[in-house]
Amino acid sequence: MNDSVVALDAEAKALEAPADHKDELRLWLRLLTCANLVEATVRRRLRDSFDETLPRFDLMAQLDRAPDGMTLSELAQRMMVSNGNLTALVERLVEVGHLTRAPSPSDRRAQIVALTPGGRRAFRKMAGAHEDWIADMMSGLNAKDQADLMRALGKLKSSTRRAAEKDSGT
Amino acid sequence: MNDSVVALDAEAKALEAPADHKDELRLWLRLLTCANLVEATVRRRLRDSFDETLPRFDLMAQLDRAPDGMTLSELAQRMMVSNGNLTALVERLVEVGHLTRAPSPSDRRAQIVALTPGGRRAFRKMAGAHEDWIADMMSGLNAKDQADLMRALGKLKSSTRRAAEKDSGT
DNA sequence: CCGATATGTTTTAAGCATAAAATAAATGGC
DNA sequence: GCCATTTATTTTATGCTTAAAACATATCGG
Repeated sequence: MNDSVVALDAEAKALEAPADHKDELRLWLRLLTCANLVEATVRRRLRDSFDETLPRFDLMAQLDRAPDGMTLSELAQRMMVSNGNLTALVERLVEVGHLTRAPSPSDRRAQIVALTPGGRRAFRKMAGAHEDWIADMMSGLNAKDQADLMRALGKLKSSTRRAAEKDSGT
Repeated sequence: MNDSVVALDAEAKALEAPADHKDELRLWLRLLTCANLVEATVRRRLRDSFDETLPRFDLMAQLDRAPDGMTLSELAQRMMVSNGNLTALVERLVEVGHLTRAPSPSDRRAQIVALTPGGRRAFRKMAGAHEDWIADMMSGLNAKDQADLMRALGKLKSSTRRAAEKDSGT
């Protein structure tokens, strides 16, 4: 009899009570805190050491791997930012001589941006420091920690993409 | 003899070549991508479903756990944002009736902000949806994945704090 | 009590980010 | 060849974020 009461209670709970997802919430908050801590440190050090901002660093990082440059749209897609965002960012980097911006020979709507030799030099210097900063911040993780993180984050990435796609297509 | 040559080479490498930290870099980029994906989804859904922004949601989340409210400084510290950031944010939420802002009885410099009953109601409704969204995005992770993540991120948090503190005090 | 110092808040200037509207050019179907 | 649609980019309006300066008030040591 108690069994049935318990069973009813459990069933009632499952039907009425919203599922509890506090653990997932805590996990998300911890992930966000970590990302923000690392990012804030990188921003501060980029500013203090090189008088540079993270968005500009990120932009140059994408172009460093594309010797012939790329269009603004392609760049926006790789950086996962909006197109409009790039206009001012690129403008600034062209001004200081780190970037060139030229019309595409094959499409008169498109502009192709690329690093100048000086821009590439400046980026490589920052990238070296950046890599050391990241490694330092991660020095508290052993090989297994890193492998666990990499694996679980890979799954989270897919899972989140899948969930986000429900909103409105790809 | 070869040994000595190899040893010299290895030593030379250790001295000249910068240590390689590509794995840590990749891990950081994956972590950042995950955080950005989740955050972008939450922002979009908060906007679409409740016409609300993430910073305002975060602010209300802090106040929801403080029945008597708190000072702006305390709020800024808990939210890990600058004091100046809050001025406009709070102003907006007071305007729409979600928050009260009253001078502290014990300190004439300080203001105490708190949720109004309506603000709390509005927040709770959003928080329920928010929790489901997060759980959905994490549904691709099994219990071990979540435990691994939680543990490794805990270590990353400490490690990053330690590294960041080298910059200038606490 | 008073001045030095610390703390709480707001203001300012600058930059980043987005969505949506506006252009401009390319492409595809007929 | 021409029109509808798509794609590349810029502009606009709005909001978040910070660091630094400016105030106001508090606190502490003498």
